[in-house]
Amino acid sequence: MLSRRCTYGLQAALFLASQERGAYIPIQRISECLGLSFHFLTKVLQHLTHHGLLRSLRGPHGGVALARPPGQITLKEIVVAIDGPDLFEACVLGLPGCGEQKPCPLHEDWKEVRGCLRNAFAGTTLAMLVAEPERLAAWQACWTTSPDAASAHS
Amino acid sequence: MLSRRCTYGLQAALFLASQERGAYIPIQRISECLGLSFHFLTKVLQHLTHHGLLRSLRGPHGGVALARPPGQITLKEIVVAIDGPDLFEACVLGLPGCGEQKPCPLHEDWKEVRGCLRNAFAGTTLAMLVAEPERLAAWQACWTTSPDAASAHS
DNA sequence: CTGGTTTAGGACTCTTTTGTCTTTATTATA
DNA sequence: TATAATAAAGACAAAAGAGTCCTAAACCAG
Ligand code: SF4
Ligand code: SF4
Repeated sequence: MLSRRCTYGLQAALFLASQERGAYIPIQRISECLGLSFHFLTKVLQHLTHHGLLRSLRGPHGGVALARPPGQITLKEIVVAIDGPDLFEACVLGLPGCGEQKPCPLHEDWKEVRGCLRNAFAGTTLAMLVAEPERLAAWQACWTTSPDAASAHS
Repeated sequence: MLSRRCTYGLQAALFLASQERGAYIPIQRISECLGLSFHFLTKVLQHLTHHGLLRSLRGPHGGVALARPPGQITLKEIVVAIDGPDLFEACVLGLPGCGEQKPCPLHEDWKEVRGCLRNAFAGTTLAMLVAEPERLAAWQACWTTSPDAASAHS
């Protein structure tokens, strides 16, 4: 459904949304907390930076941060930036030369499902996922429990 | 969203559903009508045969046919046979060790979307897509118009 | 039994995705 | 200015997906 890169991007974005607003977080730390490959995550986040969804800063105290308030970033934006708009436009049968004019028998039904999908992603912002204390706690529980992340950073 | 193999399988199944009930259709003919690679389609349909969704017969007048009446075959069965159940069970974030007990902030919302998706595929049979004359016509228009398929078979 | 037709099965190539590693450019701080 | 920290960029390897092709096995008709 979603590519791996995309899920990593979403995880990282959600992580940033749950941190202090506007703070630059090193990718190293994100990758450790979420248990992802540092180098691979770097690639994904570079991509998001190019698309203007993240800001980045090199050097000491550098890292990445959300480019906009988390209330203004939808999940759909992130998915589209990484995987492209296919998920929200593609179709089940993938027939050549079909469409509204020449719809296959599934067209109408599928359009509905696709709309459902699109609404879910477009109608959810990062802020919505960390606003309620219980949701935030649930999210943090997903990564704060990773054992090796607790090792001190000298 | 769906793998290529999966869309090919769905197209072929729909094609068979629109043919005479129980008749064996050569894969060669299916591939020509739908404009798909014969060898690749063969692989996909072999897979469906192994999963008991198709019957097959070698030799002259052989081919493949639906193993059950099209009214008893859902799109979900075909998708699961080819792509596996991931689409209907997988999740957006793909966190390790999460689930009902330790849900991420998206879990509930996502479950809803996934249910929508599952209902659409599980609630649609092949017969439903070719029962209404207009739908059948729409479907046939998708492939009967391929120009080279009209060339006589000597 | 013989020969042509059709699926079955596997080897193989090409492309995309995933992941690793190394080097370079930029920044803050001492 | 020197040093350490950090993202940026690109080369490279490994794995999965897509697609091609060839041979074998089954089947029917004569
Ligand atoms: S008609 Fe619509 S649903 Fe059918 S194959 Fe084309 S785009 Fe997909
Ligand atoms: S809690 Fe649910 S939605 Fe969240 S990552 Fe796990 S399975 Fe996916």
